[in-house]
Amino acid sequence: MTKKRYTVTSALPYANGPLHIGHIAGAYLPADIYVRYRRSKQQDVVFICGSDEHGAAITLRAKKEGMEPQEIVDKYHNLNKKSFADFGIDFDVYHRTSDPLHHKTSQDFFSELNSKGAFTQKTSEQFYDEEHSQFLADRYIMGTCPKCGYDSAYGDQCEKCGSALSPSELLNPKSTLSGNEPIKKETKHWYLPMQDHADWLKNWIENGELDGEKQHDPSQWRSQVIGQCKSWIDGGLRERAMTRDLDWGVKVPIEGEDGKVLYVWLDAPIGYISATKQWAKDNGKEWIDYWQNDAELIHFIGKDNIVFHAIIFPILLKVHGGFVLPKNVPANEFLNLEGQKLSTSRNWAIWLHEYLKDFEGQQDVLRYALCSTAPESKDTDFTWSDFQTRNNSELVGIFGNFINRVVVLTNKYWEGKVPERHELDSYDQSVLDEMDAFPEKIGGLIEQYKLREALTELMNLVRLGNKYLADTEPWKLKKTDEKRTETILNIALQIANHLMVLSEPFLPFTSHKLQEMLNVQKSCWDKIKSIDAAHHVGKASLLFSKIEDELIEQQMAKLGK
RNA sequence: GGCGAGGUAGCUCAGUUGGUUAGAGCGUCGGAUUCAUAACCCGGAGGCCGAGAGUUCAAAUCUCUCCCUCGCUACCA
Repeated sequence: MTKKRYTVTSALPYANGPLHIGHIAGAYLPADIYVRYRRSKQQDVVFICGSDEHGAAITLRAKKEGMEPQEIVDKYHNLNKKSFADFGIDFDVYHRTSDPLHHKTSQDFFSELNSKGAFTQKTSEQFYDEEHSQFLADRYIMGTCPKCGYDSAYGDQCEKCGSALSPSELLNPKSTLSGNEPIKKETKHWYLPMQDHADWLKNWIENGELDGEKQHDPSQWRSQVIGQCKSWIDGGLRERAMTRDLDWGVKVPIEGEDGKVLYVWLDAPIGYISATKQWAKDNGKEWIDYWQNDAELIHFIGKDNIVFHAIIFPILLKVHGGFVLPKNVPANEFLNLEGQKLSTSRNWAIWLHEYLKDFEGQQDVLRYALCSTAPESKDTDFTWSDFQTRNNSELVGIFGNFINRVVVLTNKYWEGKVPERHELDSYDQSVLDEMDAFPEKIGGLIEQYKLREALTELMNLVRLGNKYLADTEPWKLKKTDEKRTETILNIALQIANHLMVLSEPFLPFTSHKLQEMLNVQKSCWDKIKSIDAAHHVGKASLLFSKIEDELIEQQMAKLGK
């Protein structure tokens, strides 16, 4: 039996813009919490991410800004990589798809599939922009919607009436590159006949079985994931082109096929694999150990990415052979902002790099607010007012306050020396029992991807601490019963120490501060060491500070500008 | 249009397989307290569970119709 390994991925962000809180709440923060928890249990986990740097959108943007595609992706790769690091999203590797290692990995993957006869080749007519000598995706053709008359409908969809369109239906079709009317031109592509895989996919999705073996428990998969996959499978899978006519991407590794690149789904997800290779190389590991046998592959994504991670990528992995399929794809729904959808073009967003500047040192406040209202089962709403309230009444009022009162009392009564624990009464014992149950309770919820509820339980441990102090009133007993006071504070300090360990996945910066304040070592999640009597804790300092109305008003004023 | 996921307290959200008075946090109101960042602790009020119909002894939960939000709709990534 090999040691259990966990391979956790977050969707590769597209490197044509900065990150906002919607991205964070959906795919990065939940994964980071999950991974930090596994690490805290000293399990073998690798956390994979990187920039997705290919595709037409990047070439278009480059053209518009008079830059090279590589300059665009360099800019956002570096910005996003730094934002993640500063925010405490602690990837083991943040790779990029423009790296040669990735190109080779993707090409080898394609060649292997091709040699196994996984693709069919087909020639078809596609729209083409003569001035730019480029084939056009439906998305890059605009025209008048035949249904509602809206004059800026896309070739695949009208934004106004929501109808699904095909570019040939558009009236007055125009290329978004040149503005000219596109012509039709023949081109050859490699197609993946997904319908050939419908049977095993259905059994895998619905029953968690593959090749007669139980792979996962479908009841642990979210309803939106299973629902959407079934919808696709039951509606009849079709073939899908796996190559594109473009010069910015991973070249199709076949001689004489210039100007063709691999489609994003033979490119970006394989980025998870190439990133693992890079990490393994840098850390003296075997990358394949994290992709086969009983390795657990877990993809954290947003709901827009479900079929790609739960249908297309699994097909590719299975046909290639030698890989595990995902154990779970905990897709999140979307986060709204002040009741409206996030929008880059309207600047209706909170940009991570701006938050980090405006709220320096307060990463954990946003982590807390986003996890508290994470869109785990439905779209949720982030408001600045909620953010402020969660900080001021929950983090400052409940969490920070508990730690402060414990550390202040210890310093005031015993100059920071941890008092001894004497005889326990039944209430002490029940509080300790409750405390001891939290690692398993919170951990179990994290393993079920119920991070919001897990965070609620963390706060319940803080509440237990506050209530214990309120009920026992050590500040009154100090004059009459020194021993009793010592026992109470000893127990309160154990709770604080538990909080140091259990808060780490959610609030890593706070956990670190708390560790320094208590002057203790990190403990393993399920073997938390108690703080010994006579140990010295440091002076009290505030874990969180109040956020005033003015700051919130400033942030509100930035929206939509 | 088709399909998927949602619509539950003022706000943000939980509610397994139908089963006593529908839950939590925040907010609000009242009380208690002072070790603590006027914080903590205790208690109360507050809900026709999107609308309507049906099945059932019993529906937030199952069925049907309708309304609203979001996603997917196969060449956006």
